[in-house]
Amino acid sequence: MFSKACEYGIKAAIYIAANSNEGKRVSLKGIAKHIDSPEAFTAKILQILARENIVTSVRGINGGFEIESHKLETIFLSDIVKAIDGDNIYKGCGIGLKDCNELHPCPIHDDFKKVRNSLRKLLETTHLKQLALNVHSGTSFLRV
Amino acid sequence: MFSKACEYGIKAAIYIAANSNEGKRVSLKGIAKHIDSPEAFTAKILQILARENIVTSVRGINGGFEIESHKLETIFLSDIVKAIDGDNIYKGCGIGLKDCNELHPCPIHDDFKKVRNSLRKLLETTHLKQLALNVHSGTSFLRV
DNA sequence: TTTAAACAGGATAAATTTATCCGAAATAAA
DNA sequence: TTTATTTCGGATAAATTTATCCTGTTTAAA
Ligand code: FES
Ligand code: FES
Repeated sequence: MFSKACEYGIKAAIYIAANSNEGKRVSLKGIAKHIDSPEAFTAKILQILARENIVTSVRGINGGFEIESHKLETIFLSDIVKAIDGDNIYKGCGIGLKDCNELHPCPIHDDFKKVRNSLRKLLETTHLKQLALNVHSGTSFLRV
Repeated sequence: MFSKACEYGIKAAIYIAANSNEGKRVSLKGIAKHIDSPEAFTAKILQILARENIVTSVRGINGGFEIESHKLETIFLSDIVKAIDGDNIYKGCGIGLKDCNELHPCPIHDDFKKVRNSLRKLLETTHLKQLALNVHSGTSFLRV
């Protein structure tokens, strides 16, 4: 469904959000450990999220990553997915036609569009705060 | 969503089905042309589908690929996807936890599961005949 | 000012996916 | 039997994704 990079990106963002919600900044090392991802590769992904103004990075001692608390409810999963994988997954044709076109539909268009739209809705309406709270309370998990 | 190989596989199967439904056998060359896919790569994918008894291949002059007509309504998209991409897409965790587990859910589990199940239902209830008929009647398309 | 911690980013490597090439085997028709 | 057609399958190559390494820059604390 999502690329590995995107999976790591989503998990990292949720982990950072869960900590930022408590005023804690987290390091790359801590992130990689808690989401069980390769450190250097995760760094690349966090660079993307930083460039897209989804996370804020701070260099130097006591540096790390954080998300400004007022953003926690305005960053949606779709923002992260779009930054890393693009929006083809919830906008493109299921079997690879150049574009998904009502007037020139592929054979699975009608049914696929419904699924794709429900994915789109999920991504576009789920923000980081809800996910972070569940992780913090121990209701959901980021690894294993 | 699906791999390129899987997209080609789905399109090829639908094209073969549309022709088999009329008693016509089609060649690799014809398939690749009509679904707009690389010929040699498509051959590999058709070999997989042949090994999985989804399509029947016939070598030699006037050879090609066909699907036994009694199978047209019992081969589902899920069979094709499973043969090529495996079933992780409609069974696995959305952000890559080892397995999707109710008792140890990831943060997007509850919402994602719904989407994933609707994809699963789509794949498991859509058989080749319905798709083939729409292509044949010009209601849907396999290329461009 | 020095030092250590931490991210940035370029270069490179490994793994996987996508794609091509070619000789072998099968088959029907000439 | 010969020939032309067509799939099979192994080898290889190209492209993309995933992952690692290493040097540089920033920053706070000692
Ligand atoms: S045209 Fe294929 S999903 Fe819309
Ligand atoms: S645990 Fe992630 S989708 Fe179920």
